[in-house]
Amino acid sequence: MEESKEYAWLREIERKWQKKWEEAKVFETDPVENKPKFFITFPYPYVNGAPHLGHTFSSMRVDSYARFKRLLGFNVLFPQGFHATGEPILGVQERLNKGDEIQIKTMKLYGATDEDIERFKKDVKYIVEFWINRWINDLKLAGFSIDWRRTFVTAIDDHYHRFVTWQYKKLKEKDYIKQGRHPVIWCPHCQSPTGDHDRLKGEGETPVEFSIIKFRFNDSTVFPVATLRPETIVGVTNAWINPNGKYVLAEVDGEKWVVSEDAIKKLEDQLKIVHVIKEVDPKSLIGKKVHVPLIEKDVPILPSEIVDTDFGTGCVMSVPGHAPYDYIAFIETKKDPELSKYLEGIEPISIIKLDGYSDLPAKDAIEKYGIKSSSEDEKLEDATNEIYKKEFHVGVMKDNVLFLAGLKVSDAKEKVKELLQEKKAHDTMWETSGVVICRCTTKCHVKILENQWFIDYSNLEWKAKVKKWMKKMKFYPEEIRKLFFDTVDWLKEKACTRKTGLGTRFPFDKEWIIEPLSDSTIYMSYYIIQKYIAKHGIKAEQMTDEFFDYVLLGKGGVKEVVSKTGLDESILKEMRNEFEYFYPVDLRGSGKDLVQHHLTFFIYHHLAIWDNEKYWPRAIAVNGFVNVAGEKMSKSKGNIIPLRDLVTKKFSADLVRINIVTSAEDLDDADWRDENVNSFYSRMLNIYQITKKVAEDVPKGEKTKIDDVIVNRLKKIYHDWLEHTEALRFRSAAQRSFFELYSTISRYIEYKGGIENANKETLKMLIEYFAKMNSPLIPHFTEEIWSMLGNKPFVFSEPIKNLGNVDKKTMMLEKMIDDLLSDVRKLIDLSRKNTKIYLYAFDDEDKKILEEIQKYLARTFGFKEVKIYHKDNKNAIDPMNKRQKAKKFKPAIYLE
RNA sequence: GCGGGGGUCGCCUAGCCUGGUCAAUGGCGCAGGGCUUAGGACCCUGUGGGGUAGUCCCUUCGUGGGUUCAAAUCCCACCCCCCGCACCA
Repeated sequence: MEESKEYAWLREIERKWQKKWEEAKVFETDPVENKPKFFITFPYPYVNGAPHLGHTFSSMRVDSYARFKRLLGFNVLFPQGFHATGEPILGVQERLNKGDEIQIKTMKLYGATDEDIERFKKDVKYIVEFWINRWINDLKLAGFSIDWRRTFVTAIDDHYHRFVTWQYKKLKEKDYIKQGRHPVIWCPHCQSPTGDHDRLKGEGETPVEFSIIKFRFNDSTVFPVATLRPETIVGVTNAWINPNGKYVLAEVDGEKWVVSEDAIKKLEDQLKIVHVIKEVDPKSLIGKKVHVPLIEKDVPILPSEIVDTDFGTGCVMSVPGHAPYDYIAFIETKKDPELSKYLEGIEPISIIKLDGYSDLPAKDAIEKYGIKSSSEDEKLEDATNEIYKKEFHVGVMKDNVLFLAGLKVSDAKEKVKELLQEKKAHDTMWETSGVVICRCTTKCHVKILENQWFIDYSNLEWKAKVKKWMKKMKFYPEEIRKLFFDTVDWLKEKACTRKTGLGTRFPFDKEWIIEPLSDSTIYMSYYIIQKYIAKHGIKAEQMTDEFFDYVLLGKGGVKEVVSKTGLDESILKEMRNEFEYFYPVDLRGSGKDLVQHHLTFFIYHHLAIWDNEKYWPRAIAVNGFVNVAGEKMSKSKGNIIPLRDLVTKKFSADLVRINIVTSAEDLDDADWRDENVNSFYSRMLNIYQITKKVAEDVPKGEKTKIDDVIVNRLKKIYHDWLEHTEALRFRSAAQRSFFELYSTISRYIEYKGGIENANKETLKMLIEYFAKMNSPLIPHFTEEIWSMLGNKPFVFSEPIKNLGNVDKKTMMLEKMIDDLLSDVRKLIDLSRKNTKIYLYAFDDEDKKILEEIQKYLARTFGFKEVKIYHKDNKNAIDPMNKRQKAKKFKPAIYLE
């Protein structure tokens, strides 16, 4: 990336202030008695790369808010840890070892050298440490106000393992940990669940439970048909098998089943006991009859290519009236000279009434989509989808089946399952909702994991408690609150362990590792502890359960903990006090993608571990994603920009901060555009110049009424800024504190007729407020101008002063000037006269302020003469008799 | 399918909850003008159409209806876009 000379001076300023902050340790926050605290956090990032624009938006919002709270006088704690739990780091290593070009390129983009990459291949810890160092460095360069004494990493740290272990023991005590079965999408080659990110194909596909209906041969051997639509059993005309597939006879849970060979391993993975007895030639099944339960009739088995042996059992029931696939296969069979005999006298059966369709919706769909053959897979899929959805939602069972007559299809489905179960003719099987291919190119199927461990988020008491608390919490923006409630509503048991990846061993079953989302719910409390681990070299072994009980819960006597851990009593007490001081978390901010899991778990777990609401989270702020020039960020588009390059080469920290943070608010996605940087930069440059002049004592003017008007405007800006920033609406806030204040300063100087005629005190005040209000977004630059004006560092050291209320009357004076200017402009345009202007003021007050902008008017519009009269002045020049039209705040105008 | 968020004057965006002060905020872009010093990045003006010595009229806020003296804002229907749906950071 090219280094820009233009912004070099800003970068210099930034390095300077970063150094001063660090030397003064201003962001190292400890308890201060009687000073209100604010504990703010950003979810720790996963460290398999360096920070880029995507991370930047959320985290800079959090940093800006931390700085804002400091400005209001809070003792702000903003710590930052890092996350290494889970699979991706191992995945990176594996790909590097395989020589994956894209992975190598990504690592290099972020600044890893060939040497580093060689070490990555061998040393996981090095990968983690390398990227953590990089993160810390980059965040410092971007001006983050973080207390770095408290940083830590998960998964590879024994201290943290202890913490997680303790937490899980607590959860288990409270009965929030359960064990059970769970279907997952499984790669038979990798022997592990295949998550969305590990898929070559099939992102978003999930396990779906199918019904198996047990049709039977004479000898009661089962012909198990798999279906999502058991209710259509009443419209069965025949069954299908694939004549070219491999089928077997097998013993399944003690019964004899005929199924496709492909189905065997799935059934096994779904906890069925399966023994294959022998192969079965599918052709030998053709024409054989099977008995259909419930409707108690025999139907023939027929061959068709529509059957996929690798889907379900490879045995399908045929409902030509309501399933497009079946309909087309049915027609083809009827036309087949060899096979048609089996369907003699058999026609599609109409069983569901569907408005807007004939008796046979499947037939309608076939015609609508112009399907000519059973090989037109894509069209058949669409047709099936259409019919399935419509029938499910609005279809009603017809009267020809007594036990279902009049039922909605969705109800009939449940009813049929029940009835089949009574007859022991029902079973279930899981399939993927669509084809899923693992990264290793193996096709995946559904496996039911046994002895899986869960966090029981479905626990009703827990849910109710969470919801009750969420009513009291603050959410930014408010709209997101609903999503949190919905999330709690649909949360079920969540699998909290995995067999692979980095992480903490599950304390009750060491074969399992606690998965990443589950080890990250209450770690904000760990920031308190980490400071002491770093400072006093506390060993992992000393961090016993009693230790955590005491420090975090205030349980147990300190003497007892001293004897168990060997730690100093004073240190323990200090930790406990510090926890008491800083907890709860006052604000947690992140992207909206985390709402449905992490942020909700964060609430759940705090309520589970701490009994007192005193320690429960107070507020959550959520924001959108980041686009670059209107496009989604992605590796393939090559628009992932490392933060460091933007900050140290292309622009500067402040420019990046203000440009990204103000680019969107609420739930909107941010859009990074290079060209917008300039609208900030040009104004900063000018403020800098003005500040220099003020520092050099250039302004010599008196304070006049205009000064009041301008300061009154500042008050308005201040109040708006405060309100918007408080709610993390940085865009709206900056519109006031940055753009509007800038133009106010600009206007002030214009009215005064140049900077030397401005009043120094007013100008200084305007710039100081500019510095304070914008310091959350552009901390370095504002620090610079703040100190240029002779103020002591730092800009946030002294709380910002409330400016008092806006004066309505003064406001009207301002409006009067604005209106006057626009009226004059209009009149000049219309009359084409701009030699002389005569203004007739309503009263002395109006007259006075008009006199103040007299020169400004002459300069701006090029008048040779500007006369201002009181409206009652009988000697006034007034050829058009305008002066009687003057109103309060609305002088009359005459042009020549 | 379930759930959430949206569609505003070239682009991005404010307004909508609490109807009128809304031809509708700010930025970007574009056009015109200014500058003996805040100086190449600044300032001002314009940016739906029309009219007039100033606060006027017409047509606009996804589409189609409705409520109302009055709707970008409230109600109904429809169309379209984005996001999440879990063992994954």
